[in-house]
Amino acid sequence: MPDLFTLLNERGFVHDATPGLPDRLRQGPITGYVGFDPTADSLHVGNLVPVMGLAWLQRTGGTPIVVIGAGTGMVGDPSGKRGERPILSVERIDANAQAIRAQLERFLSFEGANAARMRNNADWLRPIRLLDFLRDIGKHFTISYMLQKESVKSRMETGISFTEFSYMLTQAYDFWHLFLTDNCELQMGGSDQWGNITAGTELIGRREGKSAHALVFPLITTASGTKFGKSEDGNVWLDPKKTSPYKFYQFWLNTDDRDLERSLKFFTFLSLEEIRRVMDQQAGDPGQRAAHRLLAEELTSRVHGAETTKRVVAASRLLFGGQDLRAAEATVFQTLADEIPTLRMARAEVKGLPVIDLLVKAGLASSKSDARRGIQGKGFSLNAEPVSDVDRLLSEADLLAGGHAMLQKGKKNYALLVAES
RNA sequence: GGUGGGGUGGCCGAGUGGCUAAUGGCAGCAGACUGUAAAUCUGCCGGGCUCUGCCCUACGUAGGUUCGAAUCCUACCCCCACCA
Repeated sequence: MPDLFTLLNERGFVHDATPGLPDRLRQGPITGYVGFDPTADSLHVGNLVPVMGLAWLQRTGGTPIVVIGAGTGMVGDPSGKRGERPILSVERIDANAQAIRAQLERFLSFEGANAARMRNNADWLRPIRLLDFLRDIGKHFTISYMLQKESVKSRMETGISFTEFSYMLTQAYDFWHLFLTDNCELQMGGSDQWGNITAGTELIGRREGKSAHALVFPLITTASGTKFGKSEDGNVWLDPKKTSPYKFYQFWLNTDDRDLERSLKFFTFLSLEEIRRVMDQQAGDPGQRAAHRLLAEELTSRVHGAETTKRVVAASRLLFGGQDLRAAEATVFQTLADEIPTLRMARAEVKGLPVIDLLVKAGLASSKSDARRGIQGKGFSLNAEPVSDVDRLLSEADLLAGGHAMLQKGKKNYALLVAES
């Protein structure tokens, strides 16, 4: 296996790195960390690049450390255009950290010789006294050094508070602290973290006379220019309660062709050889969407497990595979009910119900007006047939396989009606 | 602190008394074409309803003038530029 730097570089993870890093890695595995925000109880796909960075670090023999930024979260990072951070209770943060850890276990091993570690920077940042901080940390930084940082420079015009200005020092303190306690020599993060991370390597250099390293990942943008990791419902989460496995699978399956190769390199552990092979297949017959399927199945089974993936793939085939709904059996609908929003109603209530009301109840339309507009624009289907009449009522003939009806908004939004006797 | 400019729908940005729920662009949703792509074309796009129509809410905030205001007046709040 190549060393970490070579590997990450081949896969497109390296936006920038300190010059000494490749040499250091040739000498052997390293301990490295990435900081995560504890503001949510789940990771989302936007967090996966740093997660994969840590995973590769571990797979090349290194020891990954996950830092929960409960301490730094209290002051706010000026990097990026982030607004005020919400202040969370200690219990909340602990619960979030636990949930995030469980998700990370899909990517990192928390056991064995180079087990992943988890740290909360509030543990060491909270007890610091101001005067100690000024003497031990502040001494090592000149104002001009800090002013040169992009995160500060870009804010000089619009204004930056002292708190945010000094943020880089608290993050530098993290790195320094981990260098001492865990022999952590590398910090990774998004490219906007470059200034904060190098402040850490600077501090370690000055205080300890030793070198530490930085590696930052590129910012991911999609080919179509939208923000990566967002769907119409907002973030795509790893938590199945926030984003259903079906939606998760669909998210990856709908990857823009132009982003496929890069996504396979970023988000899967497939070898470059395997990726090249599936990309060749993709190029030969794009309609087959072999690379999409591989990407989506890899991610879904890693996050949600093989069993769930099987179900989700089956559900997708039913919805998109062109299978005749009228021929489908009740068990097929029951499978679907686990994957798509399902509305259960009494059979008596269903008969004669305006389709407009049904669409609202099923959540596919936000109001009756919305449903009407949608029908007029040919946007809704009932059992795969476009609804053309705004005043259409539901009848017995619409209930398939003993009481099921498939509602559809466009091609990708489904809801299932189950009429119960 | 002084002077000037400005705050319009998710965002950008027109509009300076009635024809304005407000031109245009972006984003979003849907249709056609496709591969559950991309590009392109088309429709919708403040909200609700008993929908060839009706009713709410809306142009920083609060008042005022007027038959009628995003547009005029007053006060206040906020933002930007230049000067100090």
